Amino acid sequence: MTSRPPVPPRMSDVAERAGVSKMTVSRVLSGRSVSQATREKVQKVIDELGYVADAAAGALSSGRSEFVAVLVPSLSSSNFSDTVRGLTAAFSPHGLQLLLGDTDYRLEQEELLVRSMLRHQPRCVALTGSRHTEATRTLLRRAGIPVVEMWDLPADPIDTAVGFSNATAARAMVRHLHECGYRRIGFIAGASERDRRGLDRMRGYVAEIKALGLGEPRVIRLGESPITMSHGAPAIGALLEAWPDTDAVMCVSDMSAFGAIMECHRRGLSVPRDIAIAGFGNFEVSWCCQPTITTVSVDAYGIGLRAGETLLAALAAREAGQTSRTKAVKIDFEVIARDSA
Amino acid sequence: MTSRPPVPPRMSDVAERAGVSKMTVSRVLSGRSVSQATREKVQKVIDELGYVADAAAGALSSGRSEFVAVLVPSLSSSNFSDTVRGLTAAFSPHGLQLLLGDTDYRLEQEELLVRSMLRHQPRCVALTGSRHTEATRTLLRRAGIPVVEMWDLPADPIDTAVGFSNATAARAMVRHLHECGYRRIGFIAGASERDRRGLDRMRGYVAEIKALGLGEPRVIRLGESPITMSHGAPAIGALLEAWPDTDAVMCVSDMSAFGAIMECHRRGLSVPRDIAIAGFGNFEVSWCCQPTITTVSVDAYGIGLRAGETLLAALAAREAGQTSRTKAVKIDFEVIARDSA
DNA sequence: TTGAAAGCGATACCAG
DNA sequence: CTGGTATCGCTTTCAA
Repeated sequence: MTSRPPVPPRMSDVAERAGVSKMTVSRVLSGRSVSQATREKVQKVIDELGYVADAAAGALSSGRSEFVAVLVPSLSSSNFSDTVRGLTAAFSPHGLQLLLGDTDYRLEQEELLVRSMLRHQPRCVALTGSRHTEATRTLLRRAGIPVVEMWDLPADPIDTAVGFSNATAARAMVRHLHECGYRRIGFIAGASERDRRGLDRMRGYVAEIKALGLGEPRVIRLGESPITMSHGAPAIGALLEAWPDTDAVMCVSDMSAFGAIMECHRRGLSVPRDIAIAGFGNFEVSWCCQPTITTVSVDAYGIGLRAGETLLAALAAREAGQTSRTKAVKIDFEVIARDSA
Repeated sequence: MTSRPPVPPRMSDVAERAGVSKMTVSRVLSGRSVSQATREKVQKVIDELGYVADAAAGALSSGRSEFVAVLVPSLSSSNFSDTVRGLTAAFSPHGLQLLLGDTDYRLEQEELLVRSMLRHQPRCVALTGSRHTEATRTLLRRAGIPVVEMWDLPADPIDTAVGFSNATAARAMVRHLHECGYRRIGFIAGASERDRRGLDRMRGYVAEIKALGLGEPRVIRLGESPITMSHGAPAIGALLEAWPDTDAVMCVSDMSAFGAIMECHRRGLSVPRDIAIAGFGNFEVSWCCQPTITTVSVDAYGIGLRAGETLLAALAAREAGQTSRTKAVKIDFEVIARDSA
């Protein structure tokens, strides 16, 4: 009985056994012009030996990896994991692999991850949001590869961007609630400064409340990002304590909206009869919940897909010696009126 | 005004500019013994140049990458993303980076990803479940690196495993419902054969129903994996149509349990008064929902953490020339009685 | 269509 | 503590 080979086979082993040169093996692997007979012969040996080419050697030699660096604030938020799916859909047909990183909503963590990912010479980078440390920006600029910022429209993009204005989207929701007749509208947000998109929504709310002359903003800030379902209950409790006559509440996310609605049920408040509640994101819970939740729909998957396409276009342009023209892709959002408001 | 350097600096550039050899730069980077003065001098140049070491070259030269390959059925399921967080917690202190892959519950996709990840010479591999294609098993065995299978306890593990018996956990829930006095208990599962853990839960349900003499199993199979919230509503509809006198329903996941409960609300059925509903997984929704959902709690984060520790131990043992002894780590689960059942 | 030789950019190893 | 040299496994380039 032979023991497992301590050393995996190399391309030279395959070449030798197939009676060809390394180059021929390399060509077979990369699907380039090789005679049918040789190709089959080599492929047979590859299969027999279970040969797996070393990507590090290939990357070093060719000067290009097959990696795309992707950074999201949280892998467990369904909107970001949808974005990741979109990126995967864009890149995997091109044989590019995602190098995924979870920044936990922290810019320093993002910087750390960018630094560590850049070591692998990714072909391009997708990151979330428009705020980054100065070091991150410098690192990315020096890397000289295409970069896309997702989920926002930065005033000063590093390279390109695919997103929408979170403030504008929030204003649209406030207007919707206003049109529905609500006048004493509150807002539930996270307490941390880390989630800029959440803060932008809050700013949009405040701006629109003022624009509509609806009095002082009623904002409750509570809890860390990512905002989850358990955020909603204490938040609406605090809101109703501070402003008992509130007739509608807008939440920074469908997650908190759901938590708030469940808390209302517990208190015997009927939604929307006693109080209207709206969310943001069009998460699955928003249309599965009873009552269904009025929300702002954003195509998270589409953001990833478009971001991927933008990067691929930049890569292709670069290959052709041109400069890509796309600088920003604006993603649509839509207020979806449902039962809860 | 100088244009951006078309070629990023190399270690030799740093060495030259700092007046030392490449080896000294390498030592500074890896934190090995270098005189304080030299270290500072070199670090200064590194910062000035924005030098980022090439990981591919390092991996090729040292024969070891800093990658850990991780495969989960779905990145957007909160249980698996918690497991990924656990793995990250275990590995990042050791400077190891996760190479994440989403198999979409498909074994062929898993095989494809394993093949592609193995090209990067990962130090070890964590995959989900006990079922894999024969090619996957062969690839992994030939790779000769530590492997852990998560979320199940395979009869024939590739190497090591960290998980629990999904069938046993489901039986515990059936017993719990039985102890609560329910006798006409149904089960809601996915229709696809792809999610083995879901199927194991279903099998556990059937076995326990028989063991308790509760008559014929009442199983509704509907929808693809991953099972999401929208699964629950049609499933409970079908169940109540087939067996209108059902007094309790056990769901393959908290997601479907939630969807089922919302559907009951819609139909004016009170949970648990008219019908009891239990879930699986102790997802956030299970304790935020009104009523709170009776479920089986599994420490998803802990599975990832333990899996990471198991792999690290195997790596350390290997380093020391020994064989790691750990073969399987059994993770506890617990039936959590809440309002819904 | 195929092969030989020359690196890619880092680290291991051995000297000094 | 520091430096030189060989080398990792593959692809590029050029020649046959």
